[in-house]
Amino acid sequence: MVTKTAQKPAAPRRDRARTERTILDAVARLILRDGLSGVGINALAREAGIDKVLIYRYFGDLDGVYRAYAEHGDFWWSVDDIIGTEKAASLAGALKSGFRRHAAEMRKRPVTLAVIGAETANRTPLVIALEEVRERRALELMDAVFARYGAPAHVDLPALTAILGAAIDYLAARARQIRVYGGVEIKTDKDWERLFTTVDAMIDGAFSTAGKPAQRKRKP
Amino acid sequence: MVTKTAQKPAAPRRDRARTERTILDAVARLILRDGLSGVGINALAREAGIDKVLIYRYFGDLDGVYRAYAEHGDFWWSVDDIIGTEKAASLAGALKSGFRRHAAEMRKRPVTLAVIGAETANRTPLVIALEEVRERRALELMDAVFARYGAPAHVDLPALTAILGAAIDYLAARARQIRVYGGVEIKTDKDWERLFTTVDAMIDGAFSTAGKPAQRKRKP
DNA sequence: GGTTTTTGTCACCATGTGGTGACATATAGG
DNA sequence: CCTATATGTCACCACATGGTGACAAAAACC
Repeated sequence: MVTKTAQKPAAPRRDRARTERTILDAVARLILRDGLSGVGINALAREAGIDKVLIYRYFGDLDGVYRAYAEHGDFWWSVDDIIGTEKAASLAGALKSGFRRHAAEMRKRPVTLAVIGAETANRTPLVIALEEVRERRALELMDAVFARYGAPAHVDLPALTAILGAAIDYLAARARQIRVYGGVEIKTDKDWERLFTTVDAMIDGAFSTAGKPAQRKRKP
Repeated sequence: MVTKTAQKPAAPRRDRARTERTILDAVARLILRDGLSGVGINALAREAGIDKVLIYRYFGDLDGVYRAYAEHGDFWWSVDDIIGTEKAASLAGALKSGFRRHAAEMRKRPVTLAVIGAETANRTPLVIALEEVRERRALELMDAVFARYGAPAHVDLPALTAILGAAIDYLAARARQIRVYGGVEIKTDKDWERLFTTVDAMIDGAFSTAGKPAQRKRKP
């Protein structure tokens, strides 16, 4: 736990809290520049401009650094930011604005995007924290939606949110490195608005088509 | 270029083609076990049980190894495998079966999944090759679809395939390490059939809802 | 004031990495 | 058969990595 001393004694040369912040800032910079796999003890100490033995002393471990960084507020966002307080006209409408907000929050956080992109390769506490927050968010979202709008008629809501959420997370993470995915631009806000137009259509469609059997294929 | 000698002279101790195959096999094993970032010259030579200088001599470089491996047939699949030869009853039907086939081909290839999962972190020729094949496939898919079914009415087909393709790729890659995503299981064939049921609904819906303005929101 | 703890600096270790040169010998060419 | 090339083995280099112990000085404590 970081003991945040409220007093600021000018410019103290020996300040643990200060160097801890320096280290965590360097973590963010390093993740952005070299990716999550580029964060090592030596590289981190070099980037922070401090001796690596301090990292061991204060955080014990690289995982300890990750854990400390994960508690930093700007790494993720609250569920309320996504769900919102005002009630939408319909469940479909709530989903549509929810996905938009989710994407916006993600695209604001390059470090988080970098971690998502590296989650398959590096299984650090940062990655685990992100996975946990995702699962927790999914559960809370389902609860909130059911409470406000009731269970949807014939729509598999968890599957739908998983698919669209996966697409958004993946595309947002990839957008840091590639300009186009499957022939579709994914860089600018305009590009994303195009994507969300299609997402809207899919959501609307899934809810409207659900009742009527557009395909009379059940079980062969 | 690998000179594949058709003759098999018993068990030759000095056979370049043979050791090249040994190296490429070791690449696959190493990617599966330690991920794409685990492939280094030393580790590769150790895994293959040969001297690392041979890797330099035969492939020049790690990237050369990747390039050679990318040409190996089983790393990806042809566009025809996805599009199929028989004409579906509708464009929506063709898309639905196309996505299913795509997912099936992906889930058959753990090495490809591992590369996809690492594509954000490591930008090796393998990753670039995958990206190229994806873009090329997207283009060919659009051409083939337009030629057979004509341009869809009011559906942004590139955006739709990009979104669903991204979701499938990402979930397939993640399934190698996590069991559940957003509260939805993504391991077994049954899990994927559930996902595809929702994908079907979204596709059907996007095509049926496209014409009628379910939301009278155009530009505020 | 003097003592103890904390913060920071430095040197060092074993190990792993990418990369190169020298050498032996098996194979192929004449 | 003799020679030249191809294949494989070995030793070595500089450097980076994760990790530890020893030590100086600044703060905090009494």
